[in-house]
Amino acid sequence: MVSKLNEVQPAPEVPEEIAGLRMTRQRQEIYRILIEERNHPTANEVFIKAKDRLPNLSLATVYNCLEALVQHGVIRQVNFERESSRFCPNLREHGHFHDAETGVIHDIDFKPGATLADVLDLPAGAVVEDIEITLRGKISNHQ
Amino acid sequence: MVSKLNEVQPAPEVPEEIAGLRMTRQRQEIYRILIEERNHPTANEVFIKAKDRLPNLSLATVYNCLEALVQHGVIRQVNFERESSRFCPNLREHGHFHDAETGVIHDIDFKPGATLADVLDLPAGAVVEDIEITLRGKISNHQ
DNA sequence: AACTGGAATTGGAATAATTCTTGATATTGG
DNA sequence: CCAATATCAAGAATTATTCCAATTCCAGTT
Repeated sequence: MVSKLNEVQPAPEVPEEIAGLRMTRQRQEIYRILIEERNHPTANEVFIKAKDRLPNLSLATVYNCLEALVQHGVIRQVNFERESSRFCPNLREHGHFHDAETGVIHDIDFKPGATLADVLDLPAGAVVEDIEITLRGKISNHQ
Repeated sequence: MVSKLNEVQPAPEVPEEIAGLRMTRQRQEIYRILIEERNHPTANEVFIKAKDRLPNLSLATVYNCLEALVQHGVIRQVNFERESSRFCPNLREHGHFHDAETGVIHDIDFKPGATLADVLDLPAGAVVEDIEITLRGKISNHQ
């Protein structure tokens, strides 16, 4: 049985549909890049990587796909200062530590059982729908 | 004694110099707007307010002044998602709660003695230089 | 009070990330 | 298969912000 020319197989671990979102070739490829690399790429970085497999992909499509994935809760959008948005497939509630020296962004988990409400003085009746925690600094290797 | 036409007095509580930064008329006015209103305005909102007293102020100057104030640690720059930056004269370490229904941004203090390190699992050797905590949600008035 | 060097301000042009628009393509349900 | 709908591509448009060049202002000196 002969495959049609453009029928490159999508990575097997990406299903046909996620969270009610139809996973087109473009969305699959973009999602695959995020889960394989896990280095919080920008839309443009995703675009460059994805072009290897989808040569006539458009940057606008990358933006569309990333937005669709964010809307459906499949990935998260992360912002550092006013830089380009970055995208992250880690759905656990977590923060980010931006190492200013290396540029590396580390996911920071909560200590088991701990929540932000433990340390913050939230106003009465506050219902928190979304949290963004970003730390900037460096990793010192002094003991 | 007659004042010259453009000699509107700056608010008296703003000193000549803050943190080594020369406080020009423009910087004074911009800083005054921030401490009087405390509603986290954008550069453009500051611009509109400041025009009342400085009719030939330029938006570029507002950006310059805000940047100078931020660099000298007199105010803080706060970002919500990809919206325009907002500016905040509250120098205590604090987070922000963005009420999605009213648009109001509340400063959120830490509980006395609490720090982020109490709840986050920071990597070994991490030296945190800056923290940004932004919450989005609503204030429910149910008991 | 004029002079001077450096800093600040202005206004407009430039930039960069993102969104929008339009027409083409693909996919799904009937 | 056909119609309706969703998605995609390419480029134009938008928006916040930065850059730039030309003036203006200011502090210190004479």
